[in-house]
Amino acid sequence: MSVKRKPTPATAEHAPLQLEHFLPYRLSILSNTISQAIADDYQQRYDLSVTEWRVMAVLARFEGLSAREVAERTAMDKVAVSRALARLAEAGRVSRGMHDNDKRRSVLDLTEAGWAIHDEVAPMARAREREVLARLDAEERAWLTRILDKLLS
Amino acid sequence: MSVKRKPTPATAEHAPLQLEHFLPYRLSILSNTISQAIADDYQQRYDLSVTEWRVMAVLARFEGLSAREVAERTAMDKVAVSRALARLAEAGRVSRGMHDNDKRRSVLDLTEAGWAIHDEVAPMARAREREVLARLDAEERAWLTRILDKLLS
DNA sequence: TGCAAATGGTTTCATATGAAACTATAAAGG
DNA sequence: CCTTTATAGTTTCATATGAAACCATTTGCA
Repeated sequence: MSVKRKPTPATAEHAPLQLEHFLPYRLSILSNTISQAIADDYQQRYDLSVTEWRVMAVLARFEGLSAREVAERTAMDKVAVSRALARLAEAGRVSRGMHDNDKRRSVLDLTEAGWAIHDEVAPMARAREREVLARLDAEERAWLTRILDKLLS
Repeated sequence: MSVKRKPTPATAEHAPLQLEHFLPYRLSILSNTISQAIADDYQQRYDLSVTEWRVMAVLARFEGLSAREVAERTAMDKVAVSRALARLAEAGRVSRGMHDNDKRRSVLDLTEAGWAIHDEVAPMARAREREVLARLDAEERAWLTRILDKLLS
């Protein structure tokens, strides 16, 4: 049994944060919990990291992106994208063409194998999202969307 | 100027995720953006990592915790806590006593120096939180609290 | 043109991280 | 008791990560 710990006395001149009511902390816990649950679904099964999956998801949505564009769309570091692409190309999940008018740029696409994995993972990810949203009622879901739109804009 | 990329045609048999509307992804972006903004405030200035700050925040709130209890309260890995504590103790920001009845357990507290840092960082963290919340109106803030309570419970 | 600055992408290096093994102590059961 | 099992915490090892340096190419402009 865990002993109840006494909080710092109210007489203290310090004003400690209450992490459990602190927005950034709560968002961090929630985000990590959800992302981890999804990752657990595919990570070992497909030998696919979270960054790799995000790259694949973007390439499923937009064909022929460059690495830089992928980084933009995923909000990931360009180094992370470069490494994810190296692994994905190595595994034959992504093809890297060369841009016609700019030899620096790559032209990225999912391969057949990439699409096959995408088509299995995407529904799992969506299912997890639904599980989370199912804990809210319709009104709460609408507010959540609106609030996230505002904070992310 | 960035070229508009064509999404995968609607005729495609695949159903790509739209990351920009995908809850886990949006939460992750929001959480990272906010946490990073706060970390930028203290990281270099106090040579303090995010994990170290979280440990300090918990010790400010609850005195005499053990390392395990800190890990529980921060939702951090025990290895991460162990390392954060090593650095904090080394820097004289946290004291590690030994538990009377259990020589395995440590008894952790902020030192004077630790409190001094806490008392500077905590207000900065709170200010950042206020900045974020200020982008919402009162009704939205209330819903956000309610939604997070529900999803985190 | 031709050269400086910018851009796409990769590599290097130093640091961060987590799982598993490990040490020390405590609790539980025969 | 004394042996097994559990717990607190640290260390090790292998991997992940990001900043900065780097290479190649392209762009801007004198």
